[in-house]
Amino acid sequence: MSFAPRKLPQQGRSRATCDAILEAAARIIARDGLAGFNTNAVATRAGVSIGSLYQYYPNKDALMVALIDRQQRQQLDNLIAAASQIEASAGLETIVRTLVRGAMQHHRDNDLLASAIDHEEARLPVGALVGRYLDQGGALVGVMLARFAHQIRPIDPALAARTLPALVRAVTDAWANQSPPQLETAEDEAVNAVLGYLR
Amino acid sequence: MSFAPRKLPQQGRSRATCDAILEAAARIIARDGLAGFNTNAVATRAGVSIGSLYQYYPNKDALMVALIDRQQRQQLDNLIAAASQIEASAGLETIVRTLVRGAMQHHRDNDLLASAIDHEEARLPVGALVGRYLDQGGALVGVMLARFAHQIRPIDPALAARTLPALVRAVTDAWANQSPPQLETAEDEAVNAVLGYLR
DNA sequence: CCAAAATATGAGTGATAACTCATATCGTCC
DNA sequence: GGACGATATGAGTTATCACTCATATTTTGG
Repeated sequence: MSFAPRKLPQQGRSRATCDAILEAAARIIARDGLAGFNTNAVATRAGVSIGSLYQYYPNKDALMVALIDRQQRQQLDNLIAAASQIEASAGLETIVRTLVRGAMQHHRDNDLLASAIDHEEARLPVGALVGRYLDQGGALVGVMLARFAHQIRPIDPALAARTLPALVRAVTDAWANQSPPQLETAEDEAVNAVLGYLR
Repeated sequence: MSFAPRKLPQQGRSRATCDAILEAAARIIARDGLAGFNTNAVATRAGVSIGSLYQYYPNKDALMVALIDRQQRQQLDNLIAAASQIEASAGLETIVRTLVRGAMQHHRDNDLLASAIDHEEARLPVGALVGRYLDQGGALVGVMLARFAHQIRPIDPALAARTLPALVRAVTDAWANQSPPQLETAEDEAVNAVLGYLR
C-alpha cells in the first residue's frame, strides 16, 4: 500500500480541490474524532465528489498521511512565529513559558484533531516525516536555549524535541481532565515540568 | 447506549467465558491494535461463539469498557505490588525509580494495548471509572511520599495521580521512538522528569 | 429424573464505508 | 475553435462487521 499521491495537481483548480479535501478532513476529525472520519463524508464536506478525492489520494491512509504532514507543518510554523516574538534578552523561564503557551493553545484549539493525529502517527509509517519536523523544531529551540547552557544539563536535541512536547501534553491533559479544568494553572505546571526536566 | 453487562454470569462456566473474551480482546489489540479489534475475531480467538459474546457484553463499546476496567485494575495491582517491595527506609529517589520502573515495564510489555486503551478512554464515558483507580493509586503514592513533604512542593494528590503516569509515558515514548532505543537511559530520564516536577 | 433456568451456537441480516469506473466537463495550446 | 489532456462526477460494487434470533445443549434444584 503506497501513500504517495496518485496524481499531482497541475492546475490551480485541482490544487484547490486537494486543499479543500484536507481542510474538510481536519474539520471533521476536530468535530467528531476518527469515528466520523470516512472518505465519503470528507468529500461531501469538501464540496467535492468522492471520485475526485481518490483522484489525488490513492486511499484513506494516504489522506491521513497528508493531514499529518499538514499538521506538523502548521505546528512548526507556530513555533517559528512564537520564537520570532521572543526578545533576544528574554530569560530562560520566559522563553519556556512562551513556547509552552503556544503549544497549549494549539492543543486547546484542536483537541480531538491533535490527539487523533498522535494516535495515527503511531500506526502509519510516518516516522521519518515526523522526525524531520521535530528535528527542525528541536534545532530552533536548541539555538534559543544555547545561551542558557550553564543552567541546563546536556540533552540530545533530537530527543528533547520528542520529549518536551509530550511533557507539555501530559500535563495539559491531566489538568484538562480535572474538574473544574484550570487551564491557567496548567500552564504554570507545564512550565514547571519542562524546567524541572531541563535543569 | 448502555455499557452495563447485559446479563451477569452466575455459573462458573459463564464466568470463564467472560474472562476468555476479555483475554482474547486484550491479546488481539496487543498484537494488531484497534484495527484488528472486531467482535467476531474476539469471539473466535476466545474459542466462543459470537452469540455468547453478546450474551454478556451488549455492544462492542461495553466490551472495551470492561477491558479498560481490567487494565486499570491490573495497573493498580502492579503499583501495590511494587509499593510493597519498597523498604520503609528507602529514599525519595529510590521510591520514584522503583515506581517508574514498574510503569515502564507495564508499557513495554503491552505497548499497543496500553496506547489503544489510552485512546479509547478519551472517547468513552469512563472518567469516573478511571478516576477511581487513579485516586486509589494516588493515595497510595501520597502515603509513600508523605515522609518527604519537606523536599516536595504541595501538589493536589488527585492531580499528581493523573500527571505523573503521563509524564513517565511521555518520556518513555520519546526514547522508544529514538533509534536505537535505549530503554535503560529512558528510566533515568523519566525519574529525572518526575523528580523535577515534584520538587 | 425432570423441568426450568442458564448458557452456548452460528448462520443470517443490515448498515456502513472504502474504492472503481464509465462518462461528462473544463482548460490549455495551437 | 477544435483537440487533447486534466479534472470532476456519483451511482454502483464489494467487503467488512456489529449485532440478532431461533434453536440446541448444559446445569441446577426439587
